[in-house]
Amino acid sequence: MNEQKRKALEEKGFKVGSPADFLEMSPEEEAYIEIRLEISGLVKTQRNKRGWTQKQLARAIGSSQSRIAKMESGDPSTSLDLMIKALLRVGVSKKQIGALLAENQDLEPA
Amino acid sequence: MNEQKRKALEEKGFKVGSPADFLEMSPEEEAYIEIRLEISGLVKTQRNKRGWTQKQLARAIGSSQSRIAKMESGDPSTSLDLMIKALLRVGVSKKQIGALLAENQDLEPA
DNA sequence: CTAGTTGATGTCAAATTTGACATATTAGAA
DNA sequence: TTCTAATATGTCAAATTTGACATCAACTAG
Repeated sequence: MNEQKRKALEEKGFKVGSPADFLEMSPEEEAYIEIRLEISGLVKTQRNKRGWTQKQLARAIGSSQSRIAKMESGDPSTSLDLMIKALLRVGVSKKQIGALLAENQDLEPA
Repeated sequence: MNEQKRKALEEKGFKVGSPADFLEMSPEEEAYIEIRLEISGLVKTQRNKRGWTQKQLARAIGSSQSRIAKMESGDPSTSLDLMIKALLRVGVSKKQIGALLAENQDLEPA
């Protein structure tokens, strides 16, 4: 993991690595961040593909525009649970979510 | 009956396979519960496959035995975030997690 | 039988996540 | 430019999740 990425994550509030060696992240920590960022990015791309605004998606899941914005920016103050709810609401299936995690490729257009 | 209790009962109702519990649920709500339960179940099976106790897993992710128990029982008071952390810690890869969601099949033994 | 291990369940204060709101920034059109 | 919609950012009280702890049942070994 490079320094720039670490700073980006830490500035967003993620706790990265041990106090002694902040450059190192365990594979589990790294994978966890990766999963969150992939899900987060998928929300943004699929929402846009649908032509929905953040405001619309927010209303559809009983949330707020600012929360969606944070979610799509990878902000750690948003849970995976809420991200999954948003993804499903925007039309991405459980199967498609799995496909994204299994292989790092984009989904077909809706 | 409070909200948390109600959700707990609904999740466990699904677990034992009562179709009536789904009659008032949207497909998205259903898929969301399904995802949680699948992840939850995977934690339990993979932990056992490694021969880990709940206590061991708890220490490995800085949690507690009771939290792991709740997690594996599908209790809604445990987040997907914590479940994913547990899964990764017990040796399941991001790719494997995706595979589980994409298709409903068991993983290879470790 | 007793003692020890494992897991389940309930409680609770602390920590985190939440929607809501204000406001700033950006993008695009008139 | 000005106007407006869309998005980003910061704050905060309320709601939810958290680890810790106590306790219980089931089980096994001694």
